[in-house]
Amino acid sequence: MISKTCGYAIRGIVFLALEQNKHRKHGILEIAEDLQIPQHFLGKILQDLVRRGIINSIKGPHGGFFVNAKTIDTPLIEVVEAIDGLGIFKKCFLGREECSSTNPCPLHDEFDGCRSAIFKTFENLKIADLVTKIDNGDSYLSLNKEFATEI
Amino acid sequence: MISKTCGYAIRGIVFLALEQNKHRKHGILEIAEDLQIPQHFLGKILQDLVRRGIINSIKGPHGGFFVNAKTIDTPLIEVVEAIDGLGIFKKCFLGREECSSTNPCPLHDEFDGCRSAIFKTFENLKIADLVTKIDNGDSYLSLNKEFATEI
DNA sequence: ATAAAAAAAGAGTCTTTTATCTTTATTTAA
DNA sequence: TTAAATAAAGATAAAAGACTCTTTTTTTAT
Ligand code: FES
Ligand code: FES
Repeated sequence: MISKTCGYAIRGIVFLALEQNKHRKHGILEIAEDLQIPQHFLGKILQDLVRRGIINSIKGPHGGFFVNAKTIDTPLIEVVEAIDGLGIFKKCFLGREECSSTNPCPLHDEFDGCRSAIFKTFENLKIADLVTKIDNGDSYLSLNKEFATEI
Repeated sequence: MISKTCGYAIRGIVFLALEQNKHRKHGILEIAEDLQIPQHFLGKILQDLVRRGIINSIKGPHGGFFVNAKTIDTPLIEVVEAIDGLGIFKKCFLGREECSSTNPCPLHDEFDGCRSAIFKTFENLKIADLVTKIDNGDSYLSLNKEFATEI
């Protein structure tokens, strides 16, 4: 659905916005190791997000990435738009050149509702919502090795 | 969601299984032109489907691709499995290495139901169902230029 | 037998996505 | 004012997906 890159972006932002993280800066190495994302790749993604104003950064010693005033209120769709573009919601499921409700493919009606639901979810969910889930211990940004080993 | 290749596969099979098509053979060139899919690329895809027994083919003059006894009863999930594999339904939305319901990412609960619904739809829908939609004039395998021009 | 038609197979290209490595620019602190 | 830390940028590469071109094999019809 959304690209791996876009998932990295969302996880990176949420990491910065977590309650215990949001008042300090984080170097790219720290974020990448914590989230288990290739460092320089994540670097470029976060740089994009800085340009878009979704997060901030400063260079130099004690520099790093950090949240700004709008970060936690950013709807996920804005991140998706920044990274993947909204075109991902407009592709025909069967690979036709266009998706059209007046000239639909045989899967259009089956899945169009689902696609709209996903789109709306991305519109409604904000970074803050994901942060809450994690602060509550309901979900996790990286795979928890403890869970994997406690067989 | 599913790959472009997989969409091509489904459209190719459905084309062969349409009421007016199902009693004769069709050359790859004819199919590719009709569906507007790159010829040799579609050729390879259909060859895969022949190996899987989903459709049949014979070489030589008057040869081509054609439906067999099981074609119309093939559930779409079987085509998806053949082309993309079922792994596409098991990837974490946020690009973590694994998707886990005991150690979920913050989008897991939001979208897992939707993903299951899509999976079940692919399990339940058969080629015959798509053929019916097209025979009824409810949907189309290729973009209809008439629709595009009749502004 | 031979030629032609068609799928099958092989090999290669182009593009996009994902990832790595290296260099540069900026900032801080000593 | 120099060294170190760090983001930013640039260049390259690896992998996957999508597509093309060429050759081979099989079959049919003459
Ligand atoms: S999804 Fe195929 S036409 Fe809309
Ligand atoms: S979708 Fe992310 S853990 Fe399941």
